[in-house]
Amino acid sequence: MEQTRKRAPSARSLETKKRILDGAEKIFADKGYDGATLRNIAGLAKVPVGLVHHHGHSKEDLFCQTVRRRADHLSKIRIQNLEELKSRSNLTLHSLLDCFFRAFVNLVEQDGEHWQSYGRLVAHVSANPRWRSLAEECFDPTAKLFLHEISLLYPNASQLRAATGQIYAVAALLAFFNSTWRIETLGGVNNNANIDELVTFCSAGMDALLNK
Amino acid sequence: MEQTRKRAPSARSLETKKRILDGAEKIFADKGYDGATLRNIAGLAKVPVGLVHHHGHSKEDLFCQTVRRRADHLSKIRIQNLEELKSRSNLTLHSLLDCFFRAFVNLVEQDGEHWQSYGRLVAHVSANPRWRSLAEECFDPTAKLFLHEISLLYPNASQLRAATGQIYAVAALLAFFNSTWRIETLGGVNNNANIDELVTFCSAGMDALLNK
DNA sequence: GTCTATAATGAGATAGAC
DNA sequence: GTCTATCTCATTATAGAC
Repeated sequence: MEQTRKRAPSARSLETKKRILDGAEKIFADKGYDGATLRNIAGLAKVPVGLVHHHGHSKEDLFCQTVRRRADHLSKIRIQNLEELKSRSNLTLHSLLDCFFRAFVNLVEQDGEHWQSYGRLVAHVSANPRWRSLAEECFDPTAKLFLHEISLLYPNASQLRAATGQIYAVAALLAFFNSTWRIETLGGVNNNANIDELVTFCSAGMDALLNK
Repeated sequence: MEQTRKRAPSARSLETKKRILDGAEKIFADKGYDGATLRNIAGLAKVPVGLVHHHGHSKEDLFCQTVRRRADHLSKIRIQNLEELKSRSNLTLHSLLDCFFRAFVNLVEQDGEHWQSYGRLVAHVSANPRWRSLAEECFDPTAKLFLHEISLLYPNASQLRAATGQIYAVAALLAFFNSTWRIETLGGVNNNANIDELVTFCSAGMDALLNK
């Protein structure tokens, strides 16, 4: 009988793969897909270049893997938090957005470096049409869930408006993580930006948009 | 006596240079700095690769030139429109943001292809710390002018908050131009997004943020 | 799984003829 | 200014030893 199943990977192999994904995440986040090289990644992960190929299969596949890994984790948390929120009290736009944003922010606070890199990575994915299908796969299911809740809160608003508002909100969230240097420059003071401000901005903006 | 001044460039030379800048703008916008190649650009501009080097001096310099060319034009229009607006009536946050956004949107409507490419180009500049000084040079003077007007409207709000709000607003503006495909996907309907919605979203958001 | 060596490609830049 | 040919370098990917 043929042995088709693969052997379970060793603990050491898993550890190596994790180092490679972590390195890839940081390099891709910093330099973008095209600016990153497998050598950069190998250097950061302290493995030979060949190993990056072995575990990543190809540069493109490796990129997708790094995005999927954290996107899956974040989606699960967001969905779970949404369920808890709904069971605890009546939703408001403010609490809904807070739930959506806070899930991410909490992860950044727990494990700053990695999740902050992921934030910049998502910005690259969103900016380049090349990753359209990856974005649809990783982000849309959860986004649609939250969009549905918004449409329940604003039954008279069009779906398109709600989707537009959500795009703006996500853009602001990405800016929150990726543009601290711009904020500092323009504001002249050191950064103390705060997630409550972001929620305030977005929920007020979306409320105005959906009541229009 | 030494002849240090250059000869005035011929009409043909200027025309060639314009074609190269237009090509570079589109390729850089589509693929980002690292994803673009001078060969792509030469192909689109229908010139030999050597000419791209000649007029662009280097890939990096060429990139900066494409950004500066339109940024200067847009800045002048924005400043002029702001002056007119102030002389005509009392500013409101809504009219101020409308002025800032509309200057860009009008250009897109007049000459869609080029200015839309520029919009995506700006997104690349904003996303990558590599272009920090370019961004400061091209965007900050005008941004600070508008920021100053905001602080006059909200004298009790902190500079940092106002700057944060402006970052969110610009992020939404860029999303407006760069994410139509995401909006369509999530909204399920064809795009009819409208600049008034953007102004509504941002002015309501910023008002809430600055009154907080 | 791990690692080395090497192949094959395509990049930015340059020199020099026209 | 224009264009061709070429140089040099870094990249991804692969083949095969351990």
